[in-house]
Amino acid sequence: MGLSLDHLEAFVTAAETGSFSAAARRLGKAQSAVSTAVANLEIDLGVQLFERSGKYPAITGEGEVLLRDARAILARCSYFQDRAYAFSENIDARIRIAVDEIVPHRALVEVLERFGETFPETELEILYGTLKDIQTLVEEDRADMGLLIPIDFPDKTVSSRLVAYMPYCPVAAPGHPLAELVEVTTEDLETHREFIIASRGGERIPDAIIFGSRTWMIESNYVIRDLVLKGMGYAFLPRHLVEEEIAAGHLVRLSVTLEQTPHQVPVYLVWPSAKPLGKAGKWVLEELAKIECG
Amino acid sequence: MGLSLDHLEAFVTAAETGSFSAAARRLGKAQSAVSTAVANLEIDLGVQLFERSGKYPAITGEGEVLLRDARAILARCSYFQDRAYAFSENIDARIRIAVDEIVPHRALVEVLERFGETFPETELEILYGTLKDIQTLVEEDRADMGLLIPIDFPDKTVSSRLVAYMPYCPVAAPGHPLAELVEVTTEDLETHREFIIASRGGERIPDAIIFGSRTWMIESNYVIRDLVLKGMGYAFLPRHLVEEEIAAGHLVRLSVTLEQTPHQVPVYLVWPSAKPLGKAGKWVLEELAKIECG
DNA sequence: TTCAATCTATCAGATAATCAGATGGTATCC
DNA sequence: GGATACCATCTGATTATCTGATAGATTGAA
Repeated sequence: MGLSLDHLEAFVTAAETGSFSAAARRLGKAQSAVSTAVANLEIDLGVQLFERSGKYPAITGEGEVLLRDARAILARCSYFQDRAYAFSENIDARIRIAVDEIVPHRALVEVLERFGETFPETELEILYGTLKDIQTLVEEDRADMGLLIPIDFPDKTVSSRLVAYMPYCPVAAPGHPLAELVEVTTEDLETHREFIIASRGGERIPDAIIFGSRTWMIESNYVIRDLVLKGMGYAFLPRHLVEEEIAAGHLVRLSVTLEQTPHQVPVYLVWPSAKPLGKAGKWVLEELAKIECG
Repeated sequence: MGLSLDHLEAFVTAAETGSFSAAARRLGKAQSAVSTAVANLEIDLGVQLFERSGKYPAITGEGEVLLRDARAILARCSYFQDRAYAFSENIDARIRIAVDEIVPHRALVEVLERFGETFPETELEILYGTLKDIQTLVEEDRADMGLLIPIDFPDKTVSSRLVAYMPYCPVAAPGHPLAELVEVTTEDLETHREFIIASRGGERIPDAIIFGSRTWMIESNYVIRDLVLKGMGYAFLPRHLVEEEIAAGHLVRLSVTLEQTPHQVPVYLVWPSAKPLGKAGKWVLEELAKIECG
């Protein structure tokens, strides 16, 4: 490399204090050390950084430009060391969270916001999807934790905790025949197309709310919402995904009377039991567990 | 500082090659040097960068994150050295060019574009203004060269060279009385307000084209253009500043028949005679001298 | 002008970091 | 099981850096 960070530090400090002696005092070194360090840097670079005619060294034009670069290098080094220190304090280098679409953004974003402030050194990866896909990410160690609707827990390698019940809501477009009815019965539902959320392998929500005929399986709640908006059928969707649309009059909430099905789907926080988490991971786990669990 | 660039280089190279021995070969050092460098870096940081269970060291999660930072640091160092090398080759650290508004952007931008490619290490400062202000910048060594309309050259400390004659053009807004005339005489001009370009000290263009009564002195050609667009008077403006407006019908070119005044203003390239310029400065000087000088 | 204070460059000796080379232990592949 | 290539560690040599001392230069005050 041939370049030394100590040389750069001497250079920057000398430029900032305006004298080699003062720089030496600030750095806790001898004056000769700073003097020779700067001189050697100049030799290495082949550039005169200071004009030494007067009592105090005066930075040259080239020196001024290089000073900015040198500062940038030292700043990055400082950042590098901060991050390393965080890691040495058992703060995770990276947290990967798998999140089902069903989880409201607002609650998640609020946690992530505080996370960024609390653990600025930790990288964050948010994986987004539906149902089984999300669970698989955790099972295959492609995510450190997940907020999801559990399909099945084949083994005890993952721990889990109930976080919330997401309220579901039957909706249709204003022009849809079901939207015209004051009271919708299960018989009415059976005569129309229902969109069901399902993941790639065909897995559905346990006790899925299925009444309709000619059901379509769609992998994304958002796609389902768009299809419903187009009047192509009805669906049970997470309430937070349709609230605005209902308020705006683009969707109509169906007044369905259901005895057996509770219009709710449980969301669990899951994580591998064995995997040791650092401080950041534990923090996220705790905060996510608090989400809207009432 | 406590951090060493050689350590970082060993770390990055080891991560890239996948082995300490290979890294040593690439760096031209002994294997033990790389091995201890990485080990010492790990001790300094308090973070394990590689997992050493197998034959080849495997980078850890923390190592991967820190690797990106380390690469960024080395890249900046490399950039720093490139720039220093450029300076050592007598390429200027910074070029400051003072440009009169009268100079067409297109011609200037074309030169600056090639400048950026040819001298990526050199900083560029473009100072923009009118008339005497621009000349003063060169005289007071706040600019290395200028493209300007010379007002006076009090001494021989600056060299100069005629670059181009900028064609001027009398214009008024479509609704203005002068715009209605098929042929405009100097007598017609005298009865209306004229906007004159002038700098802070009151200096005008030599042999300024002044006919109008109630002349307003404005420091910016752009402000003058806006005033003319509002129909508040007429002005002689650099052709390139009004071409588009004329084509769009927002301004009308006045058909003035002038005997004595040539509708043209000379633009000079000026620079301090004494000041030694580096390669970048000489290059810019040569290229600017070529601008539209026919 | 002279003097004291403070700056810089440079030298010598001591100290610390780094290096190459050798050695032994271990993983991988044939 | 043997050959190969890898890594960690040790040792002595080399190199870089530091401190402290010294001499010359600049500045500002007496």
